[in-house]
Amino acid sequence: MKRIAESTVRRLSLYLRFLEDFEARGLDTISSDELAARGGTTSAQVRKDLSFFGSFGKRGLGYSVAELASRLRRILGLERAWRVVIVGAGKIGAALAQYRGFQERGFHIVAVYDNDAAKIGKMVDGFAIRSLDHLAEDNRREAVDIAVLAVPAQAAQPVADMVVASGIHAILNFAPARIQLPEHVALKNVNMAMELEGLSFALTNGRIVDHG
Amino acid sequence: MKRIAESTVRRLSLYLRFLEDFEARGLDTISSDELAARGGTTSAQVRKDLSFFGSFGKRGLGYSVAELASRLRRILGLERAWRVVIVGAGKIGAALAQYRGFQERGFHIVAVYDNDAAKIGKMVDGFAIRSLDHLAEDNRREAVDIAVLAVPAQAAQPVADMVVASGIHAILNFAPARIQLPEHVALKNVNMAMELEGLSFALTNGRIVDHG
DNA sequence: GATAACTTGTGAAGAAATTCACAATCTTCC
DNA sequence: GGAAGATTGTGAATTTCTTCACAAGTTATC
Repeated sequence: MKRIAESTVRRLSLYLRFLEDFEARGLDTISSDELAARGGTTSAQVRKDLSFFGSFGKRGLGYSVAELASRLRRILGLERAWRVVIVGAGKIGAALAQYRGFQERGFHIVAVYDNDAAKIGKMVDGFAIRSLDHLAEDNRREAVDIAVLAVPAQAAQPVADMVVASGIHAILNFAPARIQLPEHVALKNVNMAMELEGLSFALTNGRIVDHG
Repeated sequence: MKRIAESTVRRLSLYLRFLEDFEARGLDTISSDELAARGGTTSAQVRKDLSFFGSFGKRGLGYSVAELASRLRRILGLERAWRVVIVGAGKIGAALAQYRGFQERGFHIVAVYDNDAAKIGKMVDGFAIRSLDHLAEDNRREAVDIAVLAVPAQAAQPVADMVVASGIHAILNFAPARIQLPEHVALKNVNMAMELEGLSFALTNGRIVDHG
């Protein structure tokens, strides 16, 4: 199977959103053209993205909304629930713990960790904050899939190492730092300051950029 | 002047972070190789990225940390402060309003807006929540540069339209929806659910993806 | 001051992603 | 059931992005 570009995966995720929207409105079929218009891309791009995984449409007719949505869910691995822990119970960590959107999309927060002794045991949205030292042990019981890192920049690498050592294979990193990880661990970075700097660049240089 | 790729701008932003780190540690010069190692890229990529804007290094020696940092700040438009409003005073909006990281990097939050009458006047981290209806009027006084959208998906487009109508030229969108904007308005999307789905894909398909 | 050791800046080559363009196929209508 | 109209799936062409490779310039050493 061919290597799939990250940009393709992002778009698949986006298409799925639109399909769910169409589904909710009771539409049965949709063409690559309509999907492209929504996603700000071209119909050829939509068809190419899908073609990496099979052929899901009917020539002359388009795609079945329900079927394509279901296929995309399978491709993206969204047919199962994912178990997520939040590491770092500061402002961002607490906000993420409270955010309902993850749950809705099948990412279930199962615990919140911190390494500040003063915070351990305190409650954040129904979760008693646990000590990071217990992560590996807890993970043996709780089979965590993804760790969300919401720690200061300097702590990012050591905490990421603990996460990996405890057997978790995917990290969503909110810390403004680059993390080095073993090959087999999946990593995504979210960096709001960097996004703002992209806007600063666009405003300063009169160029429009867009992404994600 | 050539069109600059978004990926280039992202990397410049990243290089600047590393340079500030080096600066804090008192280092004077740095090579493209060292910068590349930090950023997970190649030295040729670093030099090419910089070459779009001029030549800042000394052959045989590398780059002056202080000078390159200063040049990058100018390129990214970070020599001035930017005035930011947060639109949407829900969980995410409130967390963003409280987050100190923006302020530190020159993005000053000047107000928080919502269109829920029950919330207007309430305080969020020192900001009295204002009615969205006043955005255009307020902006005439307050010269806002960037609006951060933290509203539900369905509200994203109409609220974005209000933001644009009030004369703001840049939007950082946290809503899980695609927004259509006039050419001259800069847009960046941040979508945490989409990032998680990227990890879900990687975990399901055994592929590692990374970004941003 | 000549030689060795580095490191930049950049055109050219290579790789990757996007778009084009059209044959293949399906539906509808008369 | 044949013709018209629509839309997919996909190689080929194009565009964009990354990497290569090396001349040019700088410093250090003897």
